[in-house]
Amino acid sequence: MSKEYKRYLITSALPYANGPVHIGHLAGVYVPSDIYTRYLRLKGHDVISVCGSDEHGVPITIKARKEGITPQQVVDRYHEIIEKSFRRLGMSFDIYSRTSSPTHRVTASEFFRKLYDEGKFIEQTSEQFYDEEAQTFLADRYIVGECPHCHNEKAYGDQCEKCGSTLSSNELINPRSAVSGAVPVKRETKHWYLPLDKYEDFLRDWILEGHKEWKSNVYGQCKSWLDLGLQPRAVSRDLDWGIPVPVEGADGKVLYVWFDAPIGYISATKDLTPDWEKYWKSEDTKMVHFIGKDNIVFHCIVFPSMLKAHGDYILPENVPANEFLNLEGDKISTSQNWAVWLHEYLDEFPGKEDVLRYVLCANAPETKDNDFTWKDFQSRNNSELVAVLGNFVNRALVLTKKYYDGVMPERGELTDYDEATIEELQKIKASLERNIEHYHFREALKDAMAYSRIGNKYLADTEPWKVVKTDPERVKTILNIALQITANTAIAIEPFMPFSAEKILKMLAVDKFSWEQLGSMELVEAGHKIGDAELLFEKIEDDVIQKQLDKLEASRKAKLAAEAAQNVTEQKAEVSFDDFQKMDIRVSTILEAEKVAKTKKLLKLTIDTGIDKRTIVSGIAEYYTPEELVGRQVLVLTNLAPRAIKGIESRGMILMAEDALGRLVLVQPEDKTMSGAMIG
RNA sequence: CGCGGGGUAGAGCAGUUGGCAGCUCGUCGGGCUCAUAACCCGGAGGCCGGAGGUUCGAGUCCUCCCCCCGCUACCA
Repeated sequence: MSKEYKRYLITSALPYANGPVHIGHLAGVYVPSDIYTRYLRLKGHDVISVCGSDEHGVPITIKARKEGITPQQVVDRYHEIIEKSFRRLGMSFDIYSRTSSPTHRVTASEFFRKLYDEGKFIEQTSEQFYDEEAQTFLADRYIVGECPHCHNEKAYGDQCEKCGSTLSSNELINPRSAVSGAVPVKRETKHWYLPLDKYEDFLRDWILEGHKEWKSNVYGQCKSWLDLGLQPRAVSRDLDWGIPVPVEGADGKVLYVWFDAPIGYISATKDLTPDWEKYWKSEDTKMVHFIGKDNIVFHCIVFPSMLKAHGDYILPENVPANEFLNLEGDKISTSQNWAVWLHEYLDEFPGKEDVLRYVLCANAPETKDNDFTWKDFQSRNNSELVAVLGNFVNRALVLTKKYYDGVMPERGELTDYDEATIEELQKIKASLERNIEHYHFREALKDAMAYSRIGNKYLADTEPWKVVKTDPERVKTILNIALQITANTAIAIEPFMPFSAEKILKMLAVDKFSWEQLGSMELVEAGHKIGDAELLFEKIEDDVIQKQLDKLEASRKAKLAAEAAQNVTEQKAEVSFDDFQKMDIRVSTILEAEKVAKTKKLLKLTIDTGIDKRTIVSGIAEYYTPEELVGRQVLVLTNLAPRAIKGIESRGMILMAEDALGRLVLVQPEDKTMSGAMIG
């Protein structure tokens, strides 16, 4: 803050090139990044903004294998889609590069090699699962098997999603490769590790002491990691897709994607300018990383440690990470196709780039996860952009056309009210600047909107359409001021809504202003002929919103149906009639139900089995509330061995139907019958 | 007591170092008619998640508790 910087280097998280970009990415990273960058440029600073596709890593190779194409073809496809959609949204990166570029290969290799030569890595050999069929080592996530705790057959090597326990792939019963289905074998492999623990003191000092001004979510997260103690982190992987480890005898090994990706910022800068070192190696450069919260550890802990280990580079001055954006109440999910994809939005809402930018900024998850809803999108468009901003600009222009044939009138003597309005208008600037510089973009956007709010009020209060009949001279002053406010609006909204800002300038028939001119009442000269007025924004009707909601619902349903079809469980092994007869299943009535404290899924139920009243703990809280269960009849396996769950003894099991997606439904008698009725 | 973030009007959010609880949208009433039925003014609507504590004074500081979201997933 106190430090004077000569130039700015803005980085935006590299999108992973295995899918298109959606609104969550935009709200979390790219919209804020572009606002900040455009603002600095308008102020005349030396600023560059770099980004690019992150194109390495296991998921891309898996996607390629699934589709029967090469990883390169996968990343080529998404790199193009992402870059094009960014451009269309008005993202003003100075360069949008990619980590499969030759420059990046060299940069990342050299980076690794320098650390290697200087002994900054630890070498370690360990045993890992290997898929002989697919000829690849398997990360825990890509091993499936039976959970040792709940015997779910589809547990992953790192976690069982059914019972929630954290696993290691060694614990799985009958492990199989998720890639080929083959039974994996153990193999020895050597990797290089960055000993993050050695950088703890440096990080502690740099972040916890030196950057107390970082956003609380970022600072808190860093503090948490540092307090827990850091571990050496692998920087290589056994994979044939990526940047080869530049060390003799390291065949078949590549740099871990998280080691090479942030170096992508450096190589992108290299591709942009031969002067790149100025931006990366001078203490008077201010570097800012825009990322989402999932990236905090890499940008605040790992990458800075890498930069520190290397020694030549500067560290980020701030890492303003945002939280996540949800969609219509649910998490955005690529796999569930629960997302609004940027490239689709651009096709379906042509000319409404700024509307999306506005809504995502106004509702950005700056302090906590937020929700994007189409209804909110519509409401913000109609009652803020159309009614306030668009309407004011239109009023000012139309009135000028009407009274002066589009020629800017001369400003006469100012009334006290004029002066007060101008003063109020000029006061916004400081707040707007402070908010942007502190990464409070939501508030900054409100400030930017304040210009047209003041404009609307000014017109309502001065009533030029009335005054024109009694005092035409006065109206000249009023409209002169109204148009000056319009021009100011164009400057203020430029970082947020560049297309609309440009439209206003075109309507006023003036050239682009600089940020320093914000607040000036001399932006448009008297006698200047303004251009034709057109609407800045248009109303969005209900049917358009409904169409989007329908689309979301439909795509989700299609996805679920496809998944369900895939997840049909095979028939279990045959059992004898005697075995079946051993099970005591009877109709029972639920008498009481309450949530088990501190659990998400568990309900404690008191039931009447017809022979006794007993307690059963059942994992159905996500699907049924205690209230709706009381009084219902269900089927209960009563002679199941008792088991203590969360300290409560559960005697028996409520029978549930579980669909392919793991959702539970109660099984109950079609008609009310007596408690204790036997099933058989 | 695992860790981090959050809980403020119907919705979404601001509240800097403790000093009369604010903004946008919605809603109700009024005004205006230049403007995309848009704009302007006014009203209603809050136990600031809960309970204690420090203080002349607490949304803000301290303690405990509750709830939501992350920390695990081809997602920022």
